[in-house]
Amino acid sequence: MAMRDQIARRITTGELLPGARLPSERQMQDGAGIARGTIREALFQLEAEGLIYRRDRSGWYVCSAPVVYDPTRWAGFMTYVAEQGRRPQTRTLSTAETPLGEAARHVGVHPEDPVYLIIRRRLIDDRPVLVERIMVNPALAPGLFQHSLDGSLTQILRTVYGVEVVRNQVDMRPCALVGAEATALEAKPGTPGLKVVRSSFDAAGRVVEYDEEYWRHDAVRIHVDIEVAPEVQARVSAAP
Amino acid sequence: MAMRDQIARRITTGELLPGARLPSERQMQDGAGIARGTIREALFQLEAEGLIYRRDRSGWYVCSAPVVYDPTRWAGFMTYVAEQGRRPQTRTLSTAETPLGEAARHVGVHPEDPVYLIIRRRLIDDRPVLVERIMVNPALAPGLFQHSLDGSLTQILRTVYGVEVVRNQVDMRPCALVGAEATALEAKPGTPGLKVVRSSFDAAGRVVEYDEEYWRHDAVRIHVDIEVAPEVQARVSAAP
DNA sequence: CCTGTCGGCTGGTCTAGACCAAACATGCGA
DNA sequence: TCGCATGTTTGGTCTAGACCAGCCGACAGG
Repeated sequence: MAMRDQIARRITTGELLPGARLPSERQMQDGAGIARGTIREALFQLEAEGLIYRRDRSGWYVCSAPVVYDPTRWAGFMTYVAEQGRRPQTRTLSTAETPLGEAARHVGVHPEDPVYLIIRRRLIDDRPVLVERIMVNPALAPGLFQHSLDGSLTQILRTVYGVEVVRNQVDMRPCALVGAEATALEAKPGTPGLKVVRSSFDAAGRVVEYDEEYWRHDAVRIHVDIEVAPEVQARVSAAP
Repeated sequence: MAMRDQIARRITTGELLPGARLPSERQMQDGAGIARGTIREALFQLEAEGLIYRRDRSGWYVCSAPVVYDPTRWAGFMTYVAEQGRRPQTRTLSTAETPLGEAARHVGVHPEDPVYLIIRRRLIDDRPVLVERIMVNPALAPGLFQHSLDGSLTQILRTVYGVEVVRNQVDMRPCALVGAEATALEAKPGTPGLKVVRSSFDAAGRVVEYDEEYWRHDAVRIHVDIEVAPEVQARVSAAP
């Protein structure tokens, strides 16, 4: 589609810089002599590619470069975002101690017993990029809510409660942002997103933290760097 | 959007099974008394969520469950897909020994010197799910094309050339499938995809394989399972 | 039985409107 | 100076068409 290519070119050549606002849909319509529906199709396309995003009833804007997330590194959001020269922020939206039914089993709690539930929103350079729903087993961190949750939760668990995470399980998949997640991210329901589910285990194999993150898909890139462990190396080489 | 929800429900409840074809857009239009543009918007939405896909000028179909890809495991495509009870296939689309300019530096080759370039398409249960463009340094694997590339390339490099991969660097980001990639995946240009770039290093730090993969975004899910190494554990605990 | 042609149906693309609701700037009044 | 009402602009949603190009099945001819 020609319209898409034209806008994409203006972005990649640097004519439109990150954060810049595109002309309004109606301006493009008149300027290019193209129906508005066609213009919007091109914009959706570029949104799906992560080149632009929209602010509801405000306009379309050029995306900044995504942050790089490495699930194999033991660095929290506040750390790795700052390392990349961006400004991370965390806002706790709600905390609750409440039964969660079957979902509680994720943190080893009986369905009828209460679980700590934390909902946080995280921003990069003042733009909301993810909301997360964290479940913690109250037995592992009694009185957790007395501490400020606007930083690294894992760090609180370690320094205050002596809970050491030794294993992470991370799952990622594309999704659509809907309902509360979309609202918290100032995104239109249906905007593409990335769902990241992380389970953190301590040395005893207990789930310390169960974390569901909903990311704006254009805000993050996944990068992992793996070196083979000596014993794995041996195993792989031995295989046919 | 109500239309989206209605179709999504029919899929999640199992009324529409994976592989099933949805009614044609015009049938839905007449059946629901909704304009075709509106119907299509709902379909695009579901496509972005990975619930349905389209076959050009044939119809819309329900997606099968995605395969799980773990970049930290030392298993190739043929292996992990089969492990998940699916049927993997590889077709080599083209091989060439040609200079690639600056891109050749990825495999440590001078821009004007030739590089082995392999383009492959891989399928799961007969559906094309990814195309890849592999660059190999000819000095590391002379005569590589004499071997069948319709299996594991890494295995050929190891068993035939004694080249051992000890480190992988993997990068993932959402993208749009365009041009040759879209064609090879039987996708309309602009369909959302996932770009995976992998660099494989040997013990000497040389890039053995540089691989750019374009995935259908609905065909794959990323999963990693990390245990902290003892020395990292110590380092993390010591941090403030 | 095989093959090639042709027409119907499908999605792909595009036009030209309409109305709505939220964001935002402006300016007025306290 | 501050706060609020208001009007404009913006994207969000939707309608009702049009024409194109590729897929595919039916059917006729060899």
